[in-house]
Amino acid sequence: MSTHVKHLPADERRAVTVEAVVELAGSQNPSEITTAAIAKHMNLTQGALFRHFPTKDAIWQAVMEWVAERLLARIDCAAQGIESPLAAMQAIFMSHIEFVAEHPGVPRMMFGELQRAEQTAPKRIVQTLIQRYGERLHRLIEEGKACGELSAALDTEAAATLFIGTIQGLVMQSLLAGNVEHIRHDAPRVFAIYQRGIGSAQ
Amino acid sequence: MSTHVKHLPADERRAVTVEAVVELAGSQNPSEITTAAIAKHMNLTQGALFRHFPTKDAIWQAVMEWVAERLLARIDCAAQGIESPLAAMQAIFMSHIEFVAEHPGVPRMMFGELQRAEQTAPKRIVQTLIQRYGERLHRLIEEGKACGELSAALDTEAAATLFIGTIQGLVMQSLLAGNVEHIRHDAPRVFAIYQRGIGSAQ
DNA sequence: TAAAAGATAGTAATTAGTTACTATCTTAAC
DNA sequence: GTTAAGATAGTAACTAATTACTATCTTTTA
Repeated sequence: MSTHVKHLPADERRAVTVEAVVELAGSQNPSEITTAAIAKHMNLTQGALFRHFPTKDAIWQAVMEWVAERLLARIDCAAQGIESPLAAMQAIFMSHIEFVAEHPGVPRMMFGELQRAEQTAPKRIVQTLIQRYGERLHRLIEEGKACGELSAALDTEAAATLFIGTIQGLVMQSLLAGNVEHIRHDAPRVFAIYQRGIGSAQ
Repeated sequence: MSTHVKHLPADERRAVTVEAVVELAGSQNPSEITTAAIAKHMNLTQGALFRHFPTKDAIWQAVMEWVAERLLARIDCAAQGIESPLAAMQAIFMSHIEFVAEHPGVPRMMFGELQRAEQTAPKRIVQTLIQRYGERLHRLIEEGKACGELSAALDTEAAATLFIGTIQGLVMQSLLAGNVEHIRHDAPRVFAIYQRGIGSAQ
């Protein structure tokens, strides 16, 4: 039927708003997304947004909470039940890439928030997200070194930094090409080099 | 002496403007840099800027030309006279990192321009810059494979993408820590892993 | 169970503040 | 003393946020 829904419950409206922002960030600079643009994208008047969010920054906060929740859930799910630390890292990598391919705006929003000079709520959420992500990587890398899968001489911190960088490099490449689909194709090839860099055997 | 200079020749004023933008980008989101902020940072009135640039986008164009010119010159200079392709790559990497440490706004501006939806002049300059950068990497990687320094089975494109990503990862880390100085310390450690990933021997 | 009353969600218009850009007057330098 | 460079004081368009009012659900009560 799809009755022309206009009145949505507050929590649903907030969810729709977050989705709208994530979608818009996929095709433009996040810091240039206006409340008018958000409202238009979800067929709502601009003022109505402020029935559900006190400020624009509160919208960004909700968006980054959405990102943090989903991304961590994804990578945790991907790694679950995998014995080998290296295989778990690969699974995390691929699920992260899949997430980015589905939502190309995500890395842009995260980078944008980190760039902010002031310490805002959404920025803090991103910092916490990456910190938690790093903890998981550290744990896996140490496990990998312990079980002999990874080089015993490996610099754990550097390896975690490069893991994130590997993804950032792919994002950069997709921005250059103007094509997000390629990222799925390139990801395994780039990870192969990373794996060789951290692995114990040639 | 440093006499209180107010009236500058047009070309000098343009150069000072570019420097002001580069500096500002080191401490805030590039897309939030206003013409008023640029003018204030160089002790000038906002309107006076438009004596030297027809539009704000023309300022960005000049800035990205400055970046492209300096960065390419730096890495070319760094690689000059180095026989070994792998050593040349390392020299390029370190000089790029040094450039970023001196001008933390540079990677932010480049990422910001690439994010633009429309095809603007400054965006095109960045695309050309990265393309040329990629060409140099491709050449070195192929040379490295030919002379046996790099793994013969290496995926050249993936290796170039990861090279850029390695730098991006370090930039991300410096944004997180809010400290650009660490990047000089972390860079060799991260490059060591990259080198192991592309090298021929263990 | 039907109507009244209240709560919730949305509209349209308006606000103060900001932005890039411009017109006009003033000053400094060769 | 002419002219390039800067100051001053605008403009129109846009931005986040607010307001008075309206539509639509939900609950209470006779």
